[in-house]
Amino acid sequence: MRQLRQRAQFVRAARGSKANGRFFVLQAAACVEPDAGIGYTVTKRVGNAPERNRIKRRLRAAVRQSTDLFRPNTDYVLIGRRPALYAQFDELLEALGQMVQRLNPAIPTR
RNA sequence: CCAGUUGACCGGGUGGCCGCUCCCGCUUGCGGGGGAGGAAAGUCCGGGCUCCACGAAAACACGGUGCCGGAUAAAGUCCGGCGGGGGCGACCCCAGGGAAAGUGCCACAGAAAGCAAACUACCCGGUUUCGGCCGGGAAAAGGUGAAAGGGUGCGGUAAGAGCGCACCGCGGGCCCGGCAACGGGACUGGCAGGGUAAACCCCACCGGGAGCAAGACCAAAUAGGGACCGCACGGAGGCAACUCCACUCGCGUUUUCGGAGCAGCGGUCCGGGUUGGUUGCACCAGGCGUUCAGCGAUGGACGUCGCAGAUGAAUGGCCACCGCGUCGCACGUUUCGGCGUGCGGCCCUACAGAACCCGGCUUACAGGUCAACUGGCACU
Repeated sequence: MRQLRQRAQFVRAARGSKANGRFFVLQAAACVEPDAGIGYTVTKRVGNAPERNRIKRRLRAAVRQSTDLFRPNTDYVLIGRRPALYAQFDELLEALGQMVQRLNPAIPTR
């Protein structure tokens, strides 16, 4: 999957559709690229640097196992929250699947 | 064996599945290799490097450092020593220049806090209504305080006092040892000179500023700027810059006077800036080993190794087993402190994530290992 790297992409996704969960917040918006893009945000409020890194890595691993769920032509942003640090990996996967499927129909197309 | 001191170190391992980033190779999507820390942290010092400023030097101001000697690129770091303080000891701690250049401050308590004075009590004389009062002497005793004008003892005296003497302390010059800080010795003075410089200050030494978001390079879209060319464009003068006249607009009741404008369109090129990309960017005060010099910090010689380079930021995610720790239960053992075995639970790990690079300092850290030394107890 394509990784989001530029600030403008994150801002555009933040203005799109949104879904809240216990482990993370999911944002998504349509984009010009043909494939699906994914970005991760973990703010400083969540924890110190090693904890934030660990949350991002677990989210990345969960996304890699659920590639089929993501629609093409769309940018997704995952905002990690602290429970994602301690949760069972299965729970994380399940929550991700539910939220993506719930959010997909709500994303406006270009 | 118990208690302790100092120094050094580790800070999970193996396997499987799925991934990230950099480098190299070629058959261009595969193969091989590298990939977090002792503090990567705080950003407190010192450098390298980059840009800016600057003729040089000195002085002043400001900031920093502060026993002596050495190490180092340098430092507020390190090593060795000196002095003071603490501990039975190994050892630890010290913001450790100057209070006789000057100024300031010393709360509360206390009679008195800096210049010598005297509250209670003491001694002598006088007086008395026998409670005291007056004059003089003295600074030993009590009490206050962080600190009360050297300390202890003897002599001395009306009572006392460095008033005299001995020892200790202090000051002074002299001699000896040491590169020095400083130490030792005899002599002498005769107690004077309270503390505070993390109060101002004085003395000595050091110091341009900002930082890799430094700095260098490349470049799309949009808006605007400049130059040139073409078309177009009132007149006159001038090589040209431009000047004058006419025209239009504004202010004004009007005139005079004053002010502004005199173009536009198209093309090419240039420079600036936002965003993005490339570079800086990883082989250097380098690590390890041996050896030599040195008490040591460290330095020399020789050999050997190649050691992260991300940029919404890689270096991992999940599972299994092992190991470690801890808690509970059962059994055995015991010098009643524990120890061993088995089963189960928890954590499967503390502090913490490179961001230009080094040398330090400081702070955080579950658990564990090793070495040297000290004080006990027991045994030989």
